[in-house]
Amino acid sequence: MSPIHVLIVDDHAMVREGLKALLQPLEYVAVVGVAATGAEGLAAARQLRPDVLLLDINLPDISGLDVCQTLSAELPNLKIVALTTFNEKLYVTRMMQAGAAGYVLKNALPEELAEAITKVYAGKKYFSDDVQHLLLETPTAPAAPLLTRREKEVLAAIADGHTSQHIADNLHVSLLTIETHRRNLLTKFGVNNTALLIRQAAQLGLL
Amino acid sequence: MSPIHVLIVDDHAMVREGLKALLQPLEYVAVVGVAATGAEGLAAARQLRPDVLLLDINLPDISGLDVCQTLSAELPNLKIVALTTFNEKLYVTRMMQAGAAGYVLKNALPEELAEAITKVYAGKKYFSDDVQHLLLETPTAPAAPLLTRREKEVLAAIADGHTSQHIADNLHVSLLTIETHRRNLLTKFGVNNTALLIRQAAQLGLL
DNA sequence: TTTGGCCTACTGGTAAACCAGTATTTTTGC
DNA sequence: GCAAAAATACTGGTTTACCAGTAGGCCAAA
Repeated sequence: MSPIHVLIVDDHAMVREGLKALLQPLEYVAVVGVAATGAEGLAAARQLRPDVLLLDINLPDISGLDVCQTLSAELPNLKIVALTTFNEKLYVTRMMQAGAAGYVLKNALPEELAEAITKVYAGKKYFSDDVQHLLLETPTAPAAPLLTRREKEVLAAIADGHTSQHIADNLHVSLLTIETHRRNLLTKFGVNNTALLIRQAAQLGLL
Repeated sequence: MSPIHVLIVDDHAMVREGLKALLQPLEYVAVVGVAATGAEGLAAARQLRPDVLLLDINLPDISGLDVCQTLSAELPNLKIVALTTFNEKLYVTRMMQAGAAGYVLKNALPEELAEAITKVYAGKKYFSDDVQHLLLETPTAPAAPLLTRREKEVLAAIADGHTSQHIADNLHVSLLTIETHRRNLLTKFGVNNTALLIRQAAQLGLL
């Protein structure tokens, strides 16, 4: 029987080598290629047509999310396992929406990695134990709110410690406008002061 | 000539295997052991007496910083290279103070890793290019401020979105006391409002 | 015993954020 | 072109944070 062809996309040599080393003893898995950037990964997937793609979310050029979306559309038979250090529901849900079939943390045990590959190859979804724990344990948290361009600007300025008047001067609008944006931000984040706003924005990686 | 004996301490299988794979082609380096926790790392270092220790900062039991301090005191000939994903001056300075001879990011190229090992083995300090860039580029930022126990409590409460009066009620002190703590926090962080306070605290992992 | 750090607390403010409801204009997407 | 969303702006507030200087009590270390 032909082994599962796996392509590794990760910008860190250490991770690429580590993954190859962990997968090497598995007879039913063959690492057919590695790529260090999103662009390389796209090209390699198109050329090599692997069965399973181990895809780092955090790539230096094209985001893993974009790579995932693109390849899910182009190569429907390709199973994508997202690799990351982030055990956050936000990232899990985004990658799943982008078409990933699995989500594995980089701290995963070798057995988890092997299971992820075989499961997604068999057409199933796979979440590592830590991720399952996260999904089951906490209520479905809303994703980061959808912010308008202006709201993002104002959020960034608030996070830089500027007063509303200062922000208004910089953006050439009225203080009252900034206060409105500010209030809309609080509402969208479901909080009622700046401390919580900034904390959540920081935790969501919006800053 | 005897190769440089290297011990790897990292809780992630992927990283351990990756490091072994990257070091394996180097004739002048011999990986004499691996450990997955701080405690295992301490024991292995004491037993194996390696020349160079590749030490993950972020370990599940004893922090890499503590391991570093302990081994620097016990085994003065041991050269410790800190490994991390964090390119923050805060971590660099702390590990250096704890006795590390080198600091390498986990995204380091294999050549950087090799250079780190040979340099520290030769008694020099080693900073990977990225870290050098960080050290040269920015003025010496203060480390995370030293907070009193009370200040930490008040910081946490502020970050939870509580008003000063609410915090005062909970801690059974006067509002004026909380405002004093609050002001001391702003002063210690060198900021002048809550937005910056929370942002910095979040970025420093204090929340 | 002395000193320094921490904790608590005050006077006397001003600046800024938060709140709720409302409305018009501009921009965007279909 | 039209509807919806975004941006801008207002009234009329109240609440809260920020600012600066100051001081006493307690406790641990020197």
